[in-house]
Amino acid sequence: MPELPEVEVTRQGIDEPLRGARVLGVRLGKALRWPLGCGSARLVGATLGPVARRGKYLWLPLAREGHAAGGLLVHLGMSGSLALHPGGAAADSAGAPGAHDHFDLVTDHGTLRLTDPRRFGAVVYAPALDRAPASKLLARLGAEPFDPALTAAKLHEALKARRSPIKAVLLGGEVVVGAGNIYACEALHRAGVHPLARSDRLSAARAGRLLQALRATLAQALALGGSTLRDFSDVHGAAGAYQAEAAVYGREGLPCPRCARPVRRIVQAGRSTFYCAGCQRR
DNA sequence: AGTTAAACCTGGTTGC
DNA sequence: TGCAACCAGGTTTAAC
Repeated sequence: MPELPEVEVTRQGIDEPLRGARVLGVRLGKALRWPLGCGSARLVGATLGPVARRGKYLWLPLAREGHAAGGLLVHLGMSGSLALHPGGAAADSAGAPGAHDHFDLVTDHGTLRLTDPRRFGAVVYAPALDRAPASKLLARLGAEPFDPALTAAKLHEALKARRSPIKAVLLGGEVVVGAGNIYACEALHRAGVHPLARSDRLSAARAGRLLQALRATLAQALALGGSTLRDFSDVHGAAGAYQAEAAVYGREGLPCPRCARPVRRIVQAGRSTFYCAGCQRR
């Protein structure tokens, strides 16, 4: 599922409504990727602060009597989505959990519910963002794509240190976070860069174009509410609309919108890569 | 250091 | 209609 735009859409959907909410209880369904890492006593009675995002992770900070009291690190995996069921103090405003509802955070502002059929997602307690297990999960993450400190020159420099194909580098997230399979393909197409181009062989100009393309792609997806291939929806249950805008992703054999040559599909690192041999050069 | 594969899971689609 | 094979937004770990 969820790449940066979908995670950010989710963050924006829960941030305001949950600000200052008091945790009333926790419901756990089937195990997710990792155990929660704390008992409900650590969560109940705490209040939620502003929801942050790092890469594809959400951070829900908790406080007690005005003091930071750790937080929950949430990842949506491949098929996860969060829904917020408003309901005042009604603890069961979300209704009984369905087969794929694996985590409920019941608060006095409503119930935050994680639905994740494939259970690749995670909800993990950490005493702070820079403490385990959060620190370990975030340790290898690269730059935020919209961080102004990430300049074309900085990106170029980082890309020069990698010899992998550029698609693999984007997907890896150790240079720049946020692009998953859809947006990596789309950003490369927009930039005119071949997915098999070696990272360290991109010129400074092309690195700059790639950064611009990545930002434009992610921003457009964000504006459209993300992509919904099957599972994803925002916190109100609405689907994203970006998938209809995709130039290459999922369009094998269909004409490239720019040059009309058929979109090709190859496999890199076990993932499908879609590209146009006409307008993406090595 | 790189690339690849397998692992974690469920469900939808495709093809025989 | 049934069933097997394959595919899917991510990430971690192990192996060549």
